Formats: sequence, structure tokens, C-alpha cells
Amino acid sequence: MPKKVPENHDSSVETVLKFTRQAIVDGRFAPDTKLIPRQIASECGVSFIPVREALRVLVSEGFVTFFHNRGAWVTPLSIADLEDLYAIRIELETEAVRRASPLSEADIERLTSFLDSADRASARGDRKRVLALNRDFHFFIYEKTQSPRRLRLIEQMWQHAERYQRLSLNYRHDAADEEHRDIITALAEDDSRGAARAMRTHLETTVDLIRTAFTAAPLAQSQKLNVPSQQKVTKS
Amino acid sequence: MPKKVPENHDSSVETVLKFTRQAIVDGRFAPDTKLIPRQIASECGVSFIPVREALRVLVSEGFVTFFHNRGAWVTPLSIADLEDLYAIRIELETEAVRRASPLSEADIERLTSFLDSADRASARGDRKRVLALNRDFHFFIYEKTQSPRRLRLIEQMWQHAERYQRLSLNYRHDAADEEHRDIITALAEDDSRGAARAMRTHLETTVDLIRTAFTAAPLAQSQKLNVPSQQKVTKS
DNA sequence: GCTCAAAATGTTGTAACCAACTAAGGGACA
DNA sequence: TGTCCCTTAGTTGGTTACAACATTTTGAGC
Repeated sequence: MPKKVPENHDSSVETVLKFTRQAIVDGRFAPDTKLIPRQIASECGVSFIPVREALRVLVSEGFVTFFHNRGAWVTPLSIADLEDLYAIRIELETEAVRRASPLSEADIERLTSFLDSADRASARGDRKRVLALNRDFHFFIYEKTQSPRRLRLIEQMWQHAERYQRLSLNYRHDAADEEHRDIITALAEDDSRGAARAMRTHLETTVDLIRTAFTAAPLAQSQKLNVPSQQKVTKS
Repeated sequence: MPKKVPENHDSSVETVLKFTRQAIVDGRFAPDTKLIPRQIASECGVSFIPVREALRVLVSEGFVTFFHNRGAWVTPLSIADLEDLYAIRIELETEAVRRASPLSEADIERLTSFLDSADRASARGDRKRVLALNRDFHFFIYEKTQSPRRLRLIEQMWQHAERYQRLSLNYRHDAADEEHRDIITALAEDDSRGAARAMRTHLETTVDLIRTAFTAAPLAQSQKLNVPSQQKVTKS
């Protein structure tokens, strides 16, 4: 059996996968639009066979839907799916916090430093950095659970969630920061249940904001061009 | 002729996907062995390109691991992964039961009928039917939650769990049946928390059994050390 | 026996080709 | 004018063949 380390350098499938997934997550490939393999292939500088492999993976991840003989389409967004998604996130992530506790003094300091950095980044208007630090904060906790499957699921859920978060343009840093610090406070006291409760509150507040933004700007999901008939063919 | 009947004829990729996943789940493709694309291709009667697409999907589902330039290998099993898997199953499935409640009188009767059928099947030694009814029982509840994402995750976790369950050869029908009826009892009283508790107990008992079987027979995952090449012993 | 090079095997990716299906356009006809 | 059917063009699903490269095995010389 092979002794270690799966691939380090990206294969062409990996290249296409990352490119396409990112394009879907950040909205460049809009919901309910058709994905044209040849176009993606030329944009990534590969032939169209690795593109099909990548699309298959994206189908299995839920970002893309195949319609038999009608090609690959970006999976649409919906309020129902948003609720479903966040319900699952809340379960997985509150439990992750619960399992991460207790944290060491050093870990608490590290978490605090993420928030302080985010504060400074927010003050200078560096939204991208704020979002990166938000992710760092959350995943620093989740990684403490030593649960690879859970971590993988949470990562996937986050990517799906990003598709929705993008719609609420203004990231409310101040409110989020306060909720984050509530989580830290509970963790510092080894109050795992309190930390989990704070995480739940945080996520529920987030989904409330997104829901509002989503219903206010339904353009994002109602712009259905060339929608194929609803005969679904590939799930899995 | 009026209209073409939409054929449910699986695509090549679907065929390979189902074949290979099933072979991994039921142990015919043992953990830590190499998957030979050409062999799978010929066995499914397709060329090796759809096989590669299917293997990609199985990688994304966690059943297969790619090693760059060293091919595709069946993901190994481990106690740590077993615990991880069941921890997640418990979260997703207890919450599913909680959300499924309250159920109608008819639903309760339906659930009871599954268990009665399983009893009869067990009495005549039809293990396969017992397992199918076990699945029907669980998923009848989970489908009531109207949560497609959760359902999909649970289905995937079940397939992974089957790889481990296979190792504990004797399915303890009587114990499982009693736990199942505890779940029904709680559901019949609209006691969603009680039902969730009963589900948790049921799953914890199950994982205990599997853990025991797994540690008792570690051969199952370390014995099948792979060999260089599947057939050719070349030395003649 | 041991080392290292060369051949065999396997993996990754491309190109050309074909069959089957979808979707769009153009009559024939009421 | 409008509907329905048929043709046709374009796309998708799938195969074979092949080139480039990595790994493994073989084997010859020391």
C-alpha cells in the first residue's frame, strides 16, 4: 500500500474543481445557469475530460446538478435550502464547540488574537481580511475536536453557506464580534454548554440576517435563464 | 408514437458508481486494497473513463483515496473513524427524530408494521429482509423531517457505517427490536425528546457492539494488506 | 548479494470520432 | 393564424487510440 501523502501538486481535475467551485461559491457562475464544459476547459487550460470529472464531484457535493443529455447546471438557492443548511450547521458546529472544550490558556489567547486582528482589519475597512479571520476563529475551535469527518462536513457546509452569505452584502462585524467574544468567554470558563449556546445564538443571528437579505433581493435566485424541465436525472 | 418514455437507464458512470460503492460497502473490495480501473471497467462493461469519473465521486464521498500516480485505494477502517462516524450519526439522527415528531396515527402504525415484519423475517432466519426493514424503519422517520440535506448526509453516513456493521456478523435482532419499539412508544406519545433519547441509546448500543467486534477481529482491516499486482504472478 | 540502469506497467491527460438525444426551425394542414 | 409533426443542427455521453510521465520490476554488472 502507498506509504504516505496523497498528492501535493494539483492534478488538472483539482485545478478545475477549485476554479469551478470557487466561481459558484462567489457567484460568478450564478444559480440556475448552465455550465459549459468547453468554456471551463479552455479557461483552465485543460481538455474537457477532467472538466467532466470535476463536474461529477461538484454534483456529489451539491453545487451542480446534472440533467441527462442537457448538461450541468449550477444548483439554485432557496429559502428552504438555507434553513436546512443552517439547521445542520448549527448541530454540527455547536457540538464541535462542546467537544473542543476545555481549551488551554494559550488557545484562548490565540482565539482572542483573531478577534483583535479582525477588529483592526474592520477599522481600516479590510472586509476580506475580516472574513478570513472569522473563518480562522471558527475553524481553530472546530479543529480542536479532532474529528476529521465532522470537520470535512463543516467545511462543505461553509462553502454552501458562502453562496447565501454573499447576498447580504454588509457583514455586521460589530455584532458578530460581540457574539464571538461571548463564545470565548464561555470557553475560558470551561463552560462547554454555554459556549455551544453562544455558538447557536451566533449562527441563528447570522441566518436571520441572510434570510432577510435573501427575501429582499430575490433577483439572485429568480433569474432563471434557459431552465431545463424539472426531470432530474443524477443525484448521488 | 406520442411521447418518449423517460428511461431510467443509468448512465455508465452511475452503473460503475453503484457497483463499486456497493462492493466497498459489503467488503468485496477490502479496505486498503487497490482499485484497478481496467478491471472495474471490464466488469461493468464500460470503458475506463467513466470509471475514473466514478472513482472521483467515491473519493469525494470518502470511500476511496487517491494517491498521485499510484492509483485509487479503498479507504481503510479504524476505531477512531468508527467513533467519529457514529458521533455524527447520533447528532443527525437524534435531531431528525426530534423534528419528525409529531407523527400521525397512520405513521405510527406503519412503523409498527415494519417491526412486526422484521420479527417474522427474523423468525424464519431471513437476515437480509431484517436489515432491509431496519433501514425502512429508520428512514421512514428521517424522511418525515422534510430536510433533503440532512437526509442525504444520513444516507451517506449509513453507507459508511455498513462497512463497519458488516464486521459484527450477528445482527442482534431482539435487542434492536426492543430499542426500536421504545422509539415508537415515545413517538406515539408525541414525546419528541424521549424519542430522540431512545434513538441515541439505540445508536450507542449499536456502536458498542461494532466496536467490540472490530477490536476482536482487527484482521478485517489489517490482514488484507495489498499485494503488488492483482493477478499476474509473473514468475512462471 | 548489492547497486543502479533499463524495461515493463500503470497513471494522467489529450485528440479524434461516433451514437443518441435535445431543442430549434420550417413546412403541411386544419 | 395557429397547431402539430418532421427534419436538421448542435450538444452530450461515451469509446478508442495514443502520448507523456511516474513507479515498480527486472536484470546485468560489480
